[in-house]
Formats: sequence, structure tokens, C-alpha cells
Amino acid sequence: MADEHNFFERVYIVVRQIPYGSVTTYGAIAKALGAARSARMVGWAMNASHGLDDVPAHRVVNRKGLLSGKHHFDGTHLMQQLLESEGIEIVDNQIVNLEAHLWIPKLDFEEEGE
DNA sequence: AAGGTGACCGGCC
DNA sequence: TGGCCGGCCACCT
Repeated sequence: MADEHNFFERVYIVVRQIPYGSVTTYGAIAKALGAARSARMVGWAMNASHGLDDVPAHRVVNRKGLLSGKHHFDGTHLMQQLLESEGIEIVDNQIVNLEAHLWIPKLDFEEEGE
């Protein structure tokens, strides 16, 4: 009954599966949705994720590990502190050793049937 | 219905 | 890594 017909929901589903202390990139999410070229749409979906406590948008960063979306959070450093709270080091709004915390979502665009 | 927008990505220098 | 340019695609007005 999930509104998976919406691209946004698809993004939320993936983001919600991001484990604690891990982060992922827009490209990875987009790829998991089968639309690696729609990475921008992923960001769009995140923008709509405001108010959705089920969507840890703070665990989503751009390709370089930059907290691109921190600017949209309630607090300026809210996103950073959230990540640091999970054991992720952040310097200059950028994740340190991104690959160490990088988590690539599996193709769950049909995993929801579980 | 059409145009503009955007929390991006990849390629090139 | 960093800066610039084009492409991409769904959402909003």
C-alpha cells in the first residue's frame, strides 16, 4: 500500500534503510532506484522529506561527502552534529573518510514486497 | 500545458 | 581536489 508510484516514496524507502553510523550518496540512491541520472530528483525528494522523521536525510550527502543539504536543515550544524553523533567525522562540512562510512543501498525497488 | 527549478553527477582542464 | 558545462527527470506554479 506504499505509494511507491511516487518517485519520492521510492527515495524515502531507500534512505530509511540506511544503517546507523553510515551514509550514502544521492547517486547511490538514484542508482538503487534504477535512475542514476535522476540524482537531482533524489535531492528533490529529500527536500520534501521535511517533517518525515522516518527519513534520515542527514545520512545523505553528495558525491564528495559534502553536507550539501545541511543548508536546508533546521539548524545550520544540525546535520553535522547528527552525523558526528553517529561516529562520523566531519571537517569543513565534509565527511572524513567518506568511503569508510559509505553505505551503498541494494536494489530495493522491489524489496518492498517483503 | 509550458516553463522553471533543483540537497546532483560525470567529464574535461 | 577544484571550477565549469551539459544533461537529466520529476515536482511546482
